[in-house]
Amino acid sequence: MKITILPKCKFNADATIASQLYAFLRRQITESCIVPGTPLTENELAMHFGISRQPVRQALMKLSRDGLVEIIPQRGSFVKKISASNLKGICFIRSAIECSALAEAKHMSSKNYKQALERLASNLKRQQDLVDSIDGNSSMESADFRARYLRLDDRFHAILCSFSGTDMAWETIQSINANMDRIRYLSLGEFSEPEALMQDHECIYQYISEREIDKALEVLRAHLYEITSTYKPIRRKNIDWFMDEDK
Amino acid sequence: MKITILPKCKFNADATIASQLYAFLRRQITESCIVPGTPLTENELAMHFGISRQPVRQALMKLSRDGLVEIIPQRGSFVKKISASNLKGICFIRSAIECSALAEAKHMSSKNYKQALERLASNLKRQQDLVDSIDGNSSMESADFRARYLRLDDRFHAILCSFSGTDMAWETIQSINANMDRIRYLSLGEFSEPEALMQDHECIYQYISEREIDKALEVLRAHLYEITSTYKPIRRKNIDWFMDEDK
DNA sequence: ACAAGATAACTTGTATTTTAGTTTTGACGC
DNA sequence: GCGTCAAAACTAAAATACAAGTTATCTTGT
Repeated sequence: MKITILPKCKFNADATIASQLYAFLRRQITESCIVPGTPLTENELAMHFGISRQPVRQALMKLSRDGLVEIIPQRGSFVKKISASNLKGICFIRSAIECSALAEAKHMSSKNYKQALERLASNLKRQQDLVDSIDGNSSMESADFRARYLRLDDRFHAILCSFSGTDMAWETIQSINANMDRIRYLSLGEFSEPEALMQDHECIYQYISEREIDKALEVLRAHLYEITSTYKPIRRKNIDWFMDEDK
Repeated sequence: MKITILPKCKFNADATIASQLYAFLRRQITESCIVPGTPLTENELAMHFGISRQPVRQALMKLSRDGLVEIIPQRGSFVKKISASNLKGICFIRSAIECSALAEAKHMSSKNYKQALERLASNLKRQQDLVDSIDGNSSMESADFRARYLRLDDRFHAILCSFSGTDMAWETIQSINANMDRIRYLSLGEFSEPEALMQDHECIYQYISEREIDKALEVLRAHLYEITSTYKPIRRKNIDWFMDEDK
């Protein structure tokens, strides 16, 4: 029995066991509660949660599709280590999709444009409120703050994607972004300040509101690649969570 | 028993049953051998192939992730109908990723550049040879020709994606492209001529070889959206394979 | 004839058992 | 002491069995 970290938890009743376990494990992995390299044995998980191995298998399959778990046939399933080349790939795809989406703003009707601007503004306010709220009583490194801020950050970028006019933009990013989420979570509050991120967001919003899309695109692209600068210190701190191949 | 189309087939021995069934079904669906709306009952498939429901479930789950199958809990699994908005989304993502990839060619070392050019040229020659080979004895509408040509077409675009320097570009496209493959298959030889596609390919290659990346990008983007022009006639011909929402 | 409710015939979801493949370990021969 | 081979102890894959939800049909009461 290697996993004792996992708290016994009551699942939400109105979903399949498999999807609940998937959501739970995904969160545990992205928040590094379960560290890379950890074996996720079907039997162990099934016994731990008092469920059968069937839904466990299903959950592991989904996680493997997300790139968070590696299933080796007849051997076992393991939490994947983070790979630099994978992160580079994710950055590339994200900026390709997200920048293309934002570029579509050029051809948007002014009514929809205005609506989107309002949603961005409202989101930015919530980000500001959240950051302002951490004064003494709650820490910026707290798991709760990190999760909340990242949710708002996601929402901001989702709105940008909505400029594309298709839901697939954000959906596709979500489906490849799992490993980036791990880095985002690790870096927030420690190697990257939410204030800096928010400044980027504000700047992007400003340019969009001035219909200076090309300038907004420039800032957005840089913003999306900024996370790579935090890669090295994080890796240094937790060398065994990363794959050997560097570069 | 509704599915009688499926031929009894010997699976390749060196893979799990689930993955073999997945590959088989995916092909059958993308080639429209199994038409949209067909119910894929777990029991039926299991009995038909003489296997248990377990690997069938696994295969269906993968197909649902590809967007080819819809699993409705406690009701059944069905081959998804084709949706116009989904196709639009795929086009958007594809051109976002593929054009960004090609754009990276601008910053490529001349050695790698030359290698990529050679691979493109070799691929184009194979495309030409294949098209030339259909004179009388084999038809352009034959399933074999379609599959072969589309494989070469895929390869061409995969090479373009390799300009990005990350495997994720082509991988991501593959993971969202399943529904587009159905349209490509239906349109080839009937509503779109391989000669026209090849002409685009040649043109893109030409521009790349002249280092006129921006011009190549323009042609590539148009090429990727060309498929949408074949959507309407295909839909007219098989109206019940498509979703009602016609946006 | 019609509407409402029970029921039977489906479906997938979950649990349990069996099978088959990998790896490790320990014993045996060299 | 060392290399090899075999068996045991693991793993996931697949088969089987059961539970639970959904839908359509049929009955029954009005």
